[in-house]
Amino acid sequence: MDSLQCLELANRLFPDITETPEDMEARYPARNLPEGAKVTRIAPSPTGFMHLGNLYGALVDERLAHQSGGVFYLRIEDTDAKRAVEGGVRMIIEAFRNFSLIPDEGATIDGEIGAYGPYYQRQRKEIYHVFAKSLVARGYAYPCFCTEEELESMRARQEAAKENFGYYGPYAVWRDRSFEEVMTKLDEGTPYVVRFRSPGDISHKIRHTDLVKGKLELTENDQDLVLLKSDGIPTYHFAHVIDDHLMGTTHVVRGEEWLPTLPMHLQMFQVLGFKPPKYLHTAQLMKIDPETGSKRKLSKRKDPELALSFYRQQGYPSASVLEYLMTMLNSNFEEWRAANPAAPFESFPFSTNKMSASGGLFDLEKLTDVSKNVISRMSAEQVYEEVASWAQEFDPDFAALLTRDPAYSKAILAIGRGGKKPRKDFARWEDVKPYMSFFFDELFCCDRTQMPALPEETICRILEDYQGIYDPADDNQVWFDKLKAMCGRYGLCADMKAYKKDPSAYAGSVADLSMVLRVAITGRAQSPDLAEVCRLLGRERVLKRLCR
RNA sequence: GGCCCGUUGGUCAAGCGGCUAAGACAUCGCCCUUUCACGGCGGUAACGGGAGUUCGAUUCUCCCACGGGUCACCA
Repeated sequence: MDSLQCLELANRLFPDITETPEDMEARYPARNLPEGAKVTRIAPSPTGFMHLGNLYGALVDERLAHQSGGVFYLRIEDTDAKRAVEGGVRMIIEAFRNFSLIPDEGATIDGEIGAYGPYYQRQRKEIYHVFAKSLVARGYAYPCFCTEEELESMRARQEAAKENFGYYGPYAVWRDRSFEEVMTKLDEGTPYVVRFRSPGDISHKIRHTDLVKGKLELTENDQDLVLLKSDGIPTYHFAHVIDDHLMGTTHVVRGEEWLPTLPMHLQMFQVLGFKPPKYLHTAQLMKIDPETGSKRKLSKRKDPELALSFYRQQGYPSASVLEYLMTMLNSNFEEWRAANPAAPFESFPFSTNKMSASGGLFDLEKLTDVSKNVISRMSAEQVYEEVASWAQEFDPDFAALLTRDPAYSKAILAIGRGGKKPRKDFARWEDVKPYMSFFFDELFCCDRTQMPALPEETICRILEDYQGIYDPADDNQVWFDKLKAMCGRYGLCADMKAYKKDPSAYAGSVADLSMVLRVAITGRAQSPDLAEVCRLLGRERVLKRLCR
């Protein structure tokens, strides 16, 4: 096919396209951003729930852009009609919003913002066609009339012959057909896709430096990949190259599963005369497969527990998830956090060259630890607000109790909070209810089996005696001194050190005495500081519980 | 099968030619302590294997093994 025929073919394929690549360049001028500002994007497809992996990448995108004074935008990759899910876009936006990852530009709940739209790929069809037409005209693309069946049997033959799979070389059956033959097919109305005419050769290697993986030596691409599907919608590969060029993306963050197609993309950037963005191919988040016991990539289908909604349901604060992800991203984050406990998350100097090239295993226990620390830094007020809003959605009964007397709830949550050695009782908002249940008569229930091994009679006497001397006005020291003073009456030892030296000399210790009261009042063997608990419960309720 | 990426303790990880190979989580022990937490101190525990380069390799090169990814008109 000579150049004239290519031009004619281009016009035949895209009769309605009158604009040129130059027109597109003019419509999407380079961004006017300060030196070093990075432009990043999240480009999910609306195929269902958002995954931890999506958040992982998005966090990198967001930090890179906002740390450099650049732009972080959202593009919707809705080119796959078959997998699209109703309300998918809304889910995406809300999921990211829950983690305070707010795009500066792109698709929003109602419409879109920004000058580089449309941000939905289906709405950019004409733009892709402009470039596709140009490629056809230049001989860099051509129609292919193979049916899916033909492609399948080709693949089967390749497998049998142990050859490389795909559409290339002798298998690129429509690559070098005559102009007449192609036109005849077109006249017949045969469906077709538009393929890239790859100038590559697999005996050539290309060098590329990835910001995460480092120096790479890759095999050149020789596959004539599909640019436009038979419905005229682009494949990811083509859309990626066109969009990220036009929208001015400077840094593409994506999972390493894209590494094999990188040569393909680089090649297209070159043929189109675009400057390629910098790439960050992030390591996959892994998990141990419970069935096989081996590490494997997190999968949307197999691991619903890693959907972002899972964390919300259990009540992991979004800040916890973010901080955990950041410890995976930049391992020096923990150190930084320890040195700057009160600093806002955004002030951490995130760096791409600290990112690990190997895959990380998602570790729920580590998340738990990070989360406990995050929550321990919150004020009682903050914890209250967060728990209340979580409970509103996931445990309405508890929410009702919590909000009945906000001051009371906050006072409970304030126990042991703040100071040098804060309690770390909660990793998730789910943990709060069991922790504070005995403060509410509706939830209180006494587990007598937790009582220390003292004679029943002694227990009764302790409870009775304590009623007589209990005074809510006592401070912790006075309160405890009173307990010690009681010990002698039951043959208990008031001095723990002495008791430990010779336990057999006593019936028990002040620890046992405290435990009797604790179990009676809180219903269990563990609780925050008993004196404070009593103060909050109030004299009347304390006495009532002692009577049982 | 081709191509590509990866491999430091149970987990996440520092390391970027010379170190008694950090730290965190988990785990175990001790201390503090009226319980639980918190906190403090300490312990167990690692460079996948083999060649080579080098005075010297966890670090560089090659081979192998293992793990992972990918080869769609899905992204």
